[in-house]
Amino acid sequence: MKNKPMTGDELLALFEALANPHRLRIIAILADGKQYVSQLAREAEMSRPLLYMHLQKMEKAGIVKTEMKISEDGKAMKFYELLPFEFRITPELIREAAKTLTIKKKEGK
Amino acid sequence: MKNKPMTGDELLALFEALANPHRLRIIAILADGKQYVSQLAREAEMSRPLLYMHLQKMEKAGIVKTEMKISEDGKAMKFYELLPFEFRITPELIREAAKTLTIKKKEGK
DNA sequence: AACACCAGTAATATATTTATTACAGGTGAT
DNA sequence: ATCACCTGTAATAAATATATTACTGGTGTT
Repeated sequence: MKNKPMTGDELLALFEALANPHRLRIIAILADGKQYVSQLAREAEMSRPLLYMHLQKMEKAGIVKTEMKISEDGKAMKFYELLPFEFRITPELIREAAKTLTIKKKEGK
Repeated sequence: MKNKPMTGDELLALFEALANPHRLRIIAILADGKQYVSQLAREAEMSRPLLYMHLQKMEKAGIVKTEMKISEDGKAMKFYELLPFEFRITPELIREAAKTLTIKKKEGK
């Protein structure tokens, strides 16, 4: 399975999603398996609202996916799961992706 | 030559350096060869002070290096050059690097 | 001298990201 | 009813990143 080329904007969103220490730690936690939001907040030692903000940025970048589950005792639980990825980053790859950059910061947000 | 493992802080600095559309375009330009600051500013269509800010962030992340030259007609010129790199990014790699993250944002700046 | 290049930086303004606080509403158990 | 869990978000504050403006000073040429 070959790496299909990313657009500049996709590549940028990926880097933005990875450019934060808390998000790297979230990835580290999720690398051990999917987890629900409240538990993830405890493990990452941050508030749920803040965690949501980080997770949404990661979701937009396409490195995590989410899924609702109803636990045995009837509680709604939202699980986040890491999408397996393997990116190869080189100057040449960035040069190609840069051609499709729309540049402007934050639009569709 | 094998990829020596990066510390969490180094990896974070790398992602931060890549998480900006202008810096990706600067990389794209430098991928064609070293360039001096004023010319680079013209090609990237940005002011020199702004370009300096971006280049310094990239330099700290270790993806560019700089070198002063005296042109034939005696002018001092500062060239920036891309350091060849090839990074493989996977969840496992991030999990390992996250162990050495110092987390706090901006200290030694 | 005035011009066209070159490098460099300090001070400031603007925009964005990150973080917190304060909510609302659901389930099941005591 | 109260408690201990769960999800979710709006409003705001605080911290950083990005961008601009206004400078200083160098070279060689006209």
